[in-house]
Amino acid sequence: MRITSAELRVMDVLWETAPLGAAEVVAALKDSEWSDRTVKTLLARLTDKGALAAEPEGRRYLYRPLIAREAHRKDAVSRLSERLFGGRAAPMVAHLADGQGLSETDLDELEALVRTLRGEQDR
Amino acid sequence: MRITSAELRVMDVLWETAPLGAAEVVAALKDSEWSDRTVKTLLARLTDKGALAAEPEGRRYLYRPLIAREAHRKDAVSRLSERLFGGRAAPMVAHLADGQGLSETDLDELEALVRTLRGEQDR
DNA sequence: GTGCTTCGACTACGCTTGTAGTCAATAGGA
DNA sequence: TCCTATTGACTACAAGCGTAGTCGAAGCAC
Repeated sequence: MRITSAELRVMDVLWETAPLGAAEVVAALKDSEWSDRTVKTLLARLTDKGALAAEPEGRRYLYRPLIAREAHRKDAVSRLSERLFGGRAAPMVAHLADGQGLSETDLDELEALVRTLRGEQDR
Repeated sequence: MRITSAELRVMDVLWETAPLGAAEVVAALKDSEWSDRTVKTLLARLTDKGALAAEPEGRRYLYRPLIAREAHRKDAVSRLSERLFGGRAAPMVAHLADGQGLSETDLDELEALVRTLRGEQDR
């Protein structure tokens, strides 16, 4: 299931706080310059796709994500990695590094990550 | 400049070998199930966008990439990382790892990469 | 030299995406 | 009780995209 970039902003709101009514999602996106109609359309499309559940509450719906943020991230990352690098991770990281300069903290995290992964592999 | 996924397959051919005439690109993509018309359209669109140069050679054109594969990769990766992770690299790598299991070699490369980056930072 | 093949140019067309408008029902306030 | 504001449903519409068809020119086979 592909989530477009406009849709992603809506999902981001609901991944932060859920469930929310449409009006609250609109409010959370008020600096987006989108009309409330636009946000409603996105909510409807996401519901159609099965990315959101809409449960009636009074005369409105409460929206709640059906797919996890992490699942979506993983999906998007591996799709890109597949498309661009045939699924190899390392060259992808190299680009990240090159692109925006990893902080000291990032490097620490990466190193820790590598260690963890090696550990798992030895198991 | 955004390169769509169909277009990317054409670019991939020309990143491997360039310049090529349309017929050769079509041949290289013969297992793609695309009609030659489709490939020609993609070549035309890419030329329009400025991603390819088309220089006349006899009664046909020779196509050649105007943007580097690496530049495109970097662009695509950092766009995704921006959209999904606010530009943080480490969580992205974690997803790669989680997604498809990095090989021993990948881990070696990653480790080497981290060392290189630290080196650069100290300079 | 006349017809077939091949080339690029132009056109098509349905689906997705971003962005939003209209409309009927309904809840809530005067 | 009637008006208004809000809600979701439906509709719109242009640009981008995937996929491909038509057409006229030009080279090649014979």
